[in-house]
Amino acid sequence: MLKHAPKTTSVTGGAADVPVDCKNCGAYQLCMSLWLKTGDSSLLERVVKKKQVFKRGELLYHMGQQVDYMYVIRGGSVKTSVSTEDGQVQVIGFHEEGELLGLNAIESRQYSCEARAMRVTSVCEVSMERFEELAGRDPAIQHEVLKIMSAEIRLSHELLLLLGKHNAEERLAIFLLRLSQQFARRNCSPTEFNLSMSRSDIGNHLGVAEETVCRILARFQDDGIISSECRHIKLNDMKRLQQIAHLRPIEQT
Amino acid sequence: MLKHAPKTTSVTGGAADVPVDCKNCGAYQLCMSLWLKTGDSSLLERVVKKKQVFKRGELLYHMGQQVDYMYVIRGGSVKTSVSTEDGQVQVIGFHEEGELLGLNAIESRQYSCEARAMRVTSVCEVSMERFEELAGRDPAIQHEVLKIMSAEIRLSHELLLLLGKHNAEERLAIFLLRLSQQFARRNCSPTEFNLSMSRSDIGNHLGVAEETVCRILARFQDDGIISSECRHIKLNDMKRLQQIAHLRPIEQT
DNA sequence: CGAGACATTGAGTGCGTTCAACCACTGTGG
DNA sequence: CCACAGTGGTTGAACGCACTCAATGTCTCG
Repeated sequence: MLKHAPKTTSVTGGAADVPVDCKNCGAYQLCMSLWLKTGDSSLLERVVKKKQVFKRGELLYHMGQQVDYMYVIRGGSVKTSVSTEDGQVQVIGFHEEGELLGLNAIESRQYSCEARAMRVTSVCEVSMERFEELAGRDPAIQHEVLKIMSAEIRLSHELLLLLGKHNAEERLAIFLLRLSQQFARRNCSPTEFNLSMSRSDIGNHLGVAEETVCRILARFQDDGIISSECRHIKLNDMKRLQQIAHLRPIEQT
Repeated sequence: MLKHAPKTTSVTGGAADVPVDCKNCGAYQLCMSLWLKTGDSSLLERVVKKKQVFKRGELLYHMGQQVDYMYVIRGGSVKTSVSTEDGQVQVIGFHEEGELLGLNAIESRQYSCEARAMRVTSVCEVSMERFEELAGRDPAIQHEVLKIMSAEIRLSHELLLLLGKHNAEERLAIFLLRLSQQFARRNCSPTEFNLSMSRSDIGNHLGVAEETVCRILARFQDDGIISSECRHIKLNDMKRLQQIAHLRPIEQT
């Protein structure tokens, strides 16, 4: 029952050493607008330095570090987090292939959070300096930046609502449903997938103890709502999961 | 001991009907860059429709509403919040004179949160349409927008850390210290001020019950750390407050 | 004056925590 | 090859923080 999954690359996870198709990349529009505006195909090469690889546990960047690059995840998984002076850490997001990191602090010139690879992860490093030169001249790129930052704010707000107004069970249900949507968006199965993050990371992200994550997942499994074996998750009853996620726990505001 | 403060306008709070000096406005740079670039003083008048007034409890805008205006607070207090479909509300920020609201959703064309006046509040309404026309031509304005959105993201991250990793006592201490800084920035006393929000709003914002807010403030008062009479707060011992706020409650990550 | 919002305080409870032990599996070094 | 330490996951027991429920007081507003 407690068999740990072998370390071979999972089917749904996507191998880190297989470069993703640019057309399916989350930054495709951004990259193409660089390309098309200039008509100079070598420009993309100069701005985008490809194939930087980070091993499991390595930092892409840390809080306060000067912003030199932004990163597009080609394959792998990254978690972002903020921390207090005394070392408390809050995981604010999990990121998979196609996502763009490092733009949320574009104004302050310092990364406002840290990013760490959860497994072997390959990225496109994009020179921030060059990028900003282009962005200054091209409103379309500016607009892409706004789009990304808006999305970041929206996500933060969702997480705030989760941390402030939901109990542990609801948090887990919401988390699973969001993961499901995320996988669906990447054309993976929305009901069966492999988690790229540990129980500890999930607990930290959701503001509950690691043990509580285990217990609640076990309860969901006992109730037949999900099947969970280590990092392999199968959602059997989306409807009940949604009920748990949305049911008001306290009636009044 | 439970005397409620009379409803006369407080000294530190600033009367809502007295327009703030534009030079001290948080959006001064933004407004001036509109002004100076064009050299047309009537332009500002056309973009900024002045002196819209909202009464206590009135909505400036709600979630999902189409973005037509952004708002600069001239005087008064506003709370912003997000909510779930089933009516759960999470207050994400309190805003005073000089602050700019409504830019966090510039990309999606829909406000991503709601804004509600906590007392009589006068604002400058800024036409979003006109504003974007100008922003499209002027990189300096674009940069101001990025600056504001970056600040929004930074604030969200701070609140996430607070909700995810601190107990009720720490939350209150952190909240009071942040308020203190905020007042200092507006050239008001950092150790004695009037709260513009209710205990209920504070509790909601910090993710604790209203009663817990009362109890902890009472405890702080018993310990001589603060003096609290209704909405009038005096910080007597900033050092101990900072100890409470930063002291690690759990040692390991 | 009564209704309602806001604030305070007490009593009791429960959810999620901490502490602890244990299992399964991985990687390293003798 | 096996022993060992280390990581990640699971489960049980007990505690305590913050919650809910309830009552009461103070002030505002219509």
